[in-house]
Amino acid sequence: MLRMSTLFLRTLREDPSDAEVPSHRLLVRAGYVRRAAPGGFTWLPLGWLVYRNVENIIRDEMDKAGFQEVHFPALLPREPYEATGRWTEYGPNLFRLKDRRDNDFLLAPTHEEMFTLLVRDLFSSYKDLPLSIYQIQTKYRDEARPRAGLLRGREFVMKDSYSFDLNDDGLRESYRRHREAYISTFDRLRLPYVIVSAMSGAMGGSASEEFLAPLDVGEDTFVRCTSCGYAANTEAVSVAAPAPSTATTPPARVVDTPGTPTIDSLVAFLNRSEELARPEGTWDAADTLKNVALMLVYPDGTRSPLVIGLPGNREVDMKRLEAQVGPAEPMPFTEEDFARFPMLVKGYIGPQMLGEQSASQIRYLVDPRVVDGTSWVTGANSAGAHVVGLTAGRDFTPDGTIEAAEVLEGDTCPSCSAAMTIARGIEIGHIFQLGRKYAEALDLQVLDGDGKQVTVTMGSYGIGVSRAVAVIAESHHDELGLVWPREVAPADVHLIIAGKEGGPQRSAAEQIAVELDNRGIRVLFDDREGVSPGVRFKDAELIGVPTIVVVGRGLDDGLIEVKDRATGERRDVALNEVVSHLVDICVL
RNA sequence: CGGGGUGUAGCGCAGCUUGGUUAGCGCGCCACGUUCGGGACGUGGAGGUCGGAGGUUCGAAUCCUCUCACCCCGACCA
Repeated sequence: MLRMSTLFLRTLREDPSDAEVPSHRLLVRAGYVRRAAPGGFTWLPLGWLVYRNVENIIRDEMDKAGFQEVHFPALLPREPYEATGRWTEYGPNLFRLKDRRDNDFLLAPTHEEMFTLLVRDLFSSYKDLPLSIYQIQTKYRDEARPRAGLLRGREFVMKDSYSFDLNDDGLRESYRRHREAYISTFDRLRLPYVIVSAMSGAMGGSASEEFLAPLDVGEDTFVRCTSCGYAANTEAVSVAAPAPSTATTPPARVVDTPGTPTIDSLVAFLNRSEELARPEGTWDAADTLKNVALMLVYPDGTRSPLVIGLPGNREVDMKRLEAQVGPAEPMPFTEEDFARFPMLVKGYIGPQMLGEQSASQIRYLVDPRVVDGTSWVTGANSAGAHVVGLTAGRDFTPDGTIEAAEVLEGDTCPSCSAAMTIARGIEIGHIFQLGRKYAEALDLQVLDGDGKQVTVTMGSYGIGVSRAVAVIAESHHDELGLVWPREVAPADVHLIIAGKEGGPQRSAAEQIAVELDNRGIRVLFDDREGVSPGVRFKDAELIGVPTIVVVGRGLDDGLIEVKDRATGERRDVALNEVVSHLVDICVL
């Protein structure tokens, strides 16, 4: 039983000024967490109870699925991460530090290397596989900008699992089992989620899906098809490319277009020009081919220019681009870059002189919509001039295509051609088929039945544990406070005394509290003295325990009020029945 | 990384423009009394390196420089 008279808790009457998102605001105000460092939080008793409930549900589902728990240090040496290339590829988000002897260490963001090495140390036969092991561990990422409280910290707790299989079929099966375990975990946690196709990003590997909680505060954007169920992170969306056209287009010609360095100004110019008027209607931004110059910066510091051609009505989506060019980081072209590559005329870049085979040798990739036979208005590589009718395949040949154009609401679904919708979400789980990247780099092999060495294939599977607490809060609250699902709530019953001090309410409440406690019901008992009923009600609503029990004026008639925090529904229950009534409610 | 904003008691804020008693208010906290079903009331208290460092000045919360932290926006278009 938790007695509020002695509980280490202080609720705040006002919102903390630095908290923006509801989960952060309410978790601080209701006394669950306190900020302790940039991107780091202290769990107070109530918060830690919720955290442990969440952790235990995750652990329970992992164990049920037959995965085994281990525990690694968070502080790790550089060498294994050097061997897989992640020491450099992970970039500035990796927490690096040195010990007193000047040796490099890191605070692990994930543990692929260590799990791989551990299995290599202990196992060497196909008979040992398949194997799935996991840990629940504090992870570190040196986020440029921690924000939104627990949702994106620099220190957070993650459950990460790794599967080890002899072949691709085994990997698919391990992946499927993790996917099932994640579904039952998130269902039990009462977390809303959408499973979307994802990019594997810095982890490497092939197939990968994310579990996204669809919330506006999320920092991921995903699309969903309105008809076929296709869902994908925008980073992973592949554009439905039209079929190449073989129709003959008019020859390309250069026209003077003074003062048209932007797509808007160009389109306006085209529509003012009588000479360029089109029988089929007005010019649109989608008729233009926009060429965006970017500088790719590789982890080793080398830089190489890249020009991306895409329909003028779309912007380059930097997140999508990063997912394509990683580990290189794309940077916008600076004035110095333009000075260094004088053939790129800012505002008038055209594909005629681009491509690795061209004089400029600048790599030129286009959006998949720019297929052979499509005709464009685009830059003429000279200030104040554009080319009309420049046709892909005939007048220019890009080095390839790239998925970097922004995805727009209503874009066609790549699997069924219906329209797609866009929403925001926050990643609560991610499952990957890693393949052999880590096993190869760290030489994890086993003997197969024929006595041959075979490289093991791996999967990796993560759940943000501390983030899950925040996401549950984010999706389970109202204007009065938190509304915990019972599975993760810090208590089942919040028991309030609402009567005259020294009246019969206190002893009745005391008795109910003890009986509930004896029946195994988790009770948060507001036994504070000298606290007005209003404060007790407000605190109960803020703290968000699912069932609120009020011992108050009804006691004279032998009645106790039982209130559901989520629905607000209240009913009076006879004093001698209230305990068994509550047991019925609370035992799931 | 860039732009903007904010740092004054546990929380929310005023004071700063125009330097000058002992730095204020509300909430919370402590004591006593009253009150007791919706963040009660009275009286009396405790609590501050004014984010930090340096400077200007007879004198700095206030002016200047640097720095740290937090919040928001942008990460970008040709």
